[in-house]
Amino acid sequence: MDLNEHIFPMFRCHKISGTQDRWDDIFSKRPQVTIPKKTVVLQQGQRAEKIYYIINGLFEYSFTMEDGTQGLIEILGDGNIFGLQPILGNNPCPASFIALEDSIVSCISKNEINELLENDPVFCRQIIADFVNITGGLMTQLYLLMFRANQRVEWAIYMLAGQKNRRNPEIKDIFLEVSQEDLARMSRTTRVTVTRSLADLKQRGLLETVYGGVIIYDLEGLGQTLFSNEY
DNA sequence: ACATTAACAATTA
DNA sequence: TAATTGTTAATGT
Repeated sequence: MDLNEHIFPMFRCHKISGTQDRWDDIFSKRPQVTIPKKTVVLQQGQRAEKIYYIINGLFEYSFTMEDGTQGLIEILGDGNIFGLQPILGNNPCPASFIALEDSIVSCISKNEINELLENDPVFCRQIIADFVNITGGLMTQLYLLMFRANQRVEWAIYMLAGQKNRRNPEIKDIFLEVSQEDLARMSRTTRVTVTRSLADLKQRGLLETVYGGVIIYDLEGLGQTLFSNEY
């Protein structure tokens, strides 16, 4: 665990490729659904009846406030689950889950979850662990309030690339298929600022911009840049 | 100093 | 053609 992990704990990324947890068991025998890019799977304010599991894909978890400003909470990737709060808290979704690429997911109903809670102590342990991670994610949110616009851009790219890297650690040049417009929305800033931040990072040889995307050359360097910034 | 808004040209799918 | 990028100038906090 490096220094970045202490300051910017990527709670939802902790699961190591190849390791199994209770969710993997549960979802290994279930039907899979393909979700096209940009699909809103759970909408902020909406009630939900299912918990979702990402078999292969990338999702943003973000909210919109009354005045229209948006905020990125987390980036979710392979092996992550979402939709816990609306099921177990019996609340509307506090934020939206949006597919950032064509993704494969599986889901489980509220009734089946309740069944597992009654009969499966291993599952109970698992779900508590997941809630702890979600709480940790909120701590990260608080930390992000101190960030300036260009740092939020760096953060968004770092999270996106981190999930991709976790899926495929041997790929050195990480291609993020995300427009600067979308990055601006996720980072709660403007496209001008995104373009400027990217140009700065490009100058340092950390990444390259292409039409409709970003290619990360140095994920570790990006993390170091984020970490070494002063507030 | 840092960021946003509005505008515009150039590039790409 | 529509989407996207890159850039500038003026303005706001």
